[in-house]
Amino acid sequence: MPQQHDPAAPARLAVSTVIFALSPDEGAERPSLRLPLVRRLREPGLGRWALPGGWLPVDEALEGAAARTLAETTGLTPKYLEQLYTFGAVDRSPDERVVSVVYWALVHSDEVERAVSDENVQWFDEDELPELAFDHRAIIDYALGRLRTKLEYSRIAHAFLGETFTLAELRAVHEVVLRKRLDPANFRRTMEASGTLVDTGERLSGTRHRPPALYRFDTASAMAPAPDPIHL
Amino acid sequence: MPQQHDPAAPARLAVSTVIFALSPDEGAERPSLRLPLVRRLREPGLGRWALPGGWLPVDEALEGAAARTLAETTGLTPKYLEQLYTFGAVDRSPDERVVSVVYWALVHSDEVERAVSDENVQWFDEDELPELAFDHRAIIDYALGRLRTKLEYSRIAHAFLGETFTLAELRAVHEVVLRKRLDPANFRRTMEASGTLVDTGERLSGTRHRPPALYRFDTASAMAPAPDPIHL
DNA sequence: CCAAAAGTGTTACCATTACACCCATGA
DNA sequence: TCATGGGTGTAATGGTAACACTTTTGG
Repeated sequence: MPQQHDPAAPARLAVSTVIFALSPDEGAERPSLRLPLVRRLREPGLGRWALPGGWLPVDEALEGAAARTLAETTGLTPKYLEQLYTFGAVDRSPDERVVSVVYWALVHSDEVERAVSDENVQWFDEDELPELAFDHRAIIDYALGRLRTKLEYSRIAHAFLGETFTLAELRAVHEVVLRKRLDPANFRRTMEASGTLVDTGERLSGTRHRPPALYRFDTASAMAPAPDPIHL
Repeated sequence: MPQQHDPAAPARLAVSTVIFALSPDEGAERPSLRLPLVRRLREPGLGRWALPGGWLPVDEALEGAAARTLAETTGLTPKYLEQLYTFGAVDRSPDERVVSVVYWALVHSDEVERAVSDENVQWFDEDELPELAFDHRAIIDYALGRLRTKLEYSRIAHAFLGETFTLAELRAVHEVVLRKRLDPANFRRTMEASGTLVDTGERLSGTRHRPPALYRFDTASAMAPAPDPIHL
């Protein structure tokens, strides 16, 4: 008898994570936004792709559970991890009431190559997602929206990059995430005005044109506004 | 043995709501931001004030549970209800692991007088909060931050007001929530430019000065951007 | 007529945009 | 020397802020 819940049984609590990374740009291609999914090995939704996650252990913090399942499935450590939303519609999973606290994470491109990828864990392009289990497709879409919104008023783009980076690399992150071209001149000025960039004095050579300056993320100014959720 | 969790017992799921309203401005005083709290009638935290809420029934939607407990404790129907954050630190409640999905709600001033208020349910001024149970003080502070942020890029101020309102009333909402004075001339233009106001053609008489125009919230334009979380 | 708030006009300022142009390097 | 992005200059635009001013009511 599906959609029927045992009134004595409480809702079960799960934690899942939407993980974003940029594909390392092999060749001259534009990098794309990618995310890892795991294949479900049991019912319900057996064989379908789903977000990494699991049941919440009684003695583990929510964010801790998100970070752990992320590490277990992908082998990665996120540079950014934040709670996204809690999904709890009564019928989102058959047979059983499941409430999922969903996090979203950013990992930087260099790490993606090191990431686990086998027949049960695969990275998918943002616009080549397979059919997903439960309501996970809606969750991903919601996370994408949040990523795009937050990129414009926050510094999260840095989480996709390494220690130092050029302005073109930073701009590429914005362009891929926002899905639109940005004026290099204006982008530069906007970033410089934000006060979050530090010129390392070094330059990146090996390009076939003028060597671009390498910047670092200003960790001091990063702490200033603290617009993020508290993590209890 | 406090702070010790039974590994066999799962975390329990609660839903709570931070409810905001503006005090009806009796006399010439400036209205203030108020919220109802309930007195805890059992341990833990017996006697302390806490957010309205309760355990999540297995067959009730998260938002439904928030709306229900809100109605049960205050007798009010919210004009606005949105998920705030899920709090789940391991030690936020003694003896037992509790994860709380917290919502926040706005109700309009006219209704506050109708609201329940007895020895176990009381409205408190934003800056005269009593000592609270659990981490509820931190939750309220977080909700206040969200309210202030969202007021500036959204239309939620209308949720505090009745069907029609003057620009001065709308401005008063902003001033109380944001805790700062706003230029009446510029506020008017900003609101008119937003395209969310409809002049009803009527005017409010009975004041000791020029009668102000009455406006209505444009419900059509309200639906346009849909920046809100999906409610699964 | 006066007080008080409604409502209008004007100017300055600041961030964003579009786009022209020069610079430095590898090939 | 040329192609290619790096990097600078500049003028137009549009929204916000400050504040002077006019209007309309009740008392």
